[in-house]
Amino acid sequence: MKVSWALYLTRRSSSFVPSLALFVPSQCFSTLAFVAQMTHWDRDPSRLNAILTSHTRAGDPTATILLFQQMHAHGVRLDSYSFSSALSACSNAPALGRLVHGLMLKAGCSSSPISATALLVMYSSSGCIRDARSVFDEMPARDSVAWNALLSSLVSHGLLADAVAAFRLMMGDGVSFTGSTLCSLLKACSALRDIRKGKQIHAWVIVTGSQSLEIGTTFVDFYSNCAEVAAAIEVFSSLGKPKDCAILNALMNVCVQNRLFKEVFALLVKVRPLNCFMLTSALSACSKCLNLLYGRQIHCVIVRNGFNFDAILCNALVNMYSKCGDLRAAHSSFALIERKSVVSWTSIIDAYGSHGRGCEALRLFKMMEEEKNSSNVSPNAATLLSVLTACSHSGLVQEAKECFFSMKDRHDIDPGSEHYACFIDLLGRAGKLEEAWGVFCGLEASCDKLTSAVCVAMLNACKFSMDLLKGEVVAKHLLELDMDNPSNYILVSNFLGAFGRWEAVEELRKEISSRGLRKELGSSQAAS
DNA sequence: GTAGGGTTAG
Repeated sequence: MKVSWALYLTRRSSSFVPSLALFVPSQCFSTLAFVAQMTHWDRDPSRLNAILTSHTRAGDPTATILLFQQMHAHGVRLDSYSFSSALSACSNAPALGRLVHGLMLKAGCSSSPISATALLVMYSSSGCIRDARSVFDEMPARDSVAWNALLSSLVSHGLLADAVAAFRLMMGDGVSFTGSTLCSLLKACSALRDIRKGKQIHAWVIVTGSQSLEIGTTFVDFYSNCAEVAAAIEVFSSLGKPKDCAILNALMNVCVQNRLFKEVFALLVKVRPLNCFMLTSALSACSKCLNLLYGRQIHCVIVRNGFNFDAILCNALVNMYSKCGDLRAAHSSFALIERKSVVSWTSIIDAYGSHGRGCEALRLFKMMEEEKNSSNVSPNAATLLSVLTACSHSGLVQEAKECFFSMKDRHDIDPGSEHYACFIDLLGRAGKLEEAWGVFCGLEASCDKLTSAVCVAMLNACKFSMDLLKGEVVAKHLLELDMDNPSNYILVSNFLGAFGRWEAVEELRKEISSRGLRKELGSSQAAS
């Protein structure tokens, strides 16, 4: 717990006010002056807290912080409600949040469940899940709201098993659960693809009659993620009217994820008013079914409605144009994004890479690195995979090597199995079998990274360079790793066939049929 | 003070 650090910060600054002012954007100084002019301070904390809360509800963190700062400067007694509002305004500013935390400790408000829960949420939404967990562990008493806040934090950080374990502890503590608990739990089941557990929760909701639009929406999402389209639609229909936009968006996602494109576009025509969420999903559908015509029309709708400032929607636009083959439109959509996120950069790097424009992709990656300090956006594992893929498509071996071997030092990212697979594939295609083999052998010790994708890449490299001995080693690994996948047998059998090892091929074929493995039919679902 | 819907990843 970094409590001591938070305290240190507040002690160091002789007054809390100047250190807070550092976080106020310069354009807000007029507001600051305005607040300073308020001479008639109503010293009743409850009335001021009400104003704080209204700023928070209006989604104006700057106003919340400014008022909080003024309250502190004027000696208004800060209570757990003041802190909870201030903390919720710090959700993306952990440094500021720690200052407020320090002040909270000094004011003796840290043990109140209200402010402690707000603290937990602040740390969690700033990405500091360990601190959030510590806050929870140190709470003297935990009500259902605190447990729910912990559960949703764990789920949003992908700590799914921890969330399920926390739910068990919650039950053990005799705390009764609420709709929020079920939503978080179901999200965990959805991400874990645990259909059984999800269905148990569903049965429980039906039996106790605790169905609501919120829980129903989570169920639609859950069944959609588990590819249970019929169940998702049944939940949707069972909810009756009125439906709100969130559940319509969830239904839209059911159609997109399960490639029901006609239904996607039918919904798009029917539902009014349209919102950013729905248009983002619709663009994702256009990317999947390569429908540039519809994509362009949706772009027009976006501009007409003034939605072109929504960051995620713009990323979807870049992706749609790229997937549908219009690289120029992808680039101009990217250029118009005001605050480019790691997803925006990854999308455009991937766009150039998949169009065979590796050098431009690298140039953009360089630009991203150069802007890192000013934009505060760093590449992630997906970005680096896009860079490697771009090199692979354009045969940029040297550049790929530089990128791959500097991942850890320059970006603090450990290459995952997908990076290894891509890199080995690239080396293999360039005929650099020994180098690929070196990378592959380095992986043999770490079983979590030696995936079938890595073996497939290595086997292809062996085939490309006609190296039977190495290939046999890899084939053995591959068939051990993923015994039930018929395509692996076919791959190995094609590899052996390339060397005329027909008796071994025949043996494999016999094994495929004796084990009842059948290759799934390929499908190409075109746009409707 | 907690809860439902969106983008990228050969």
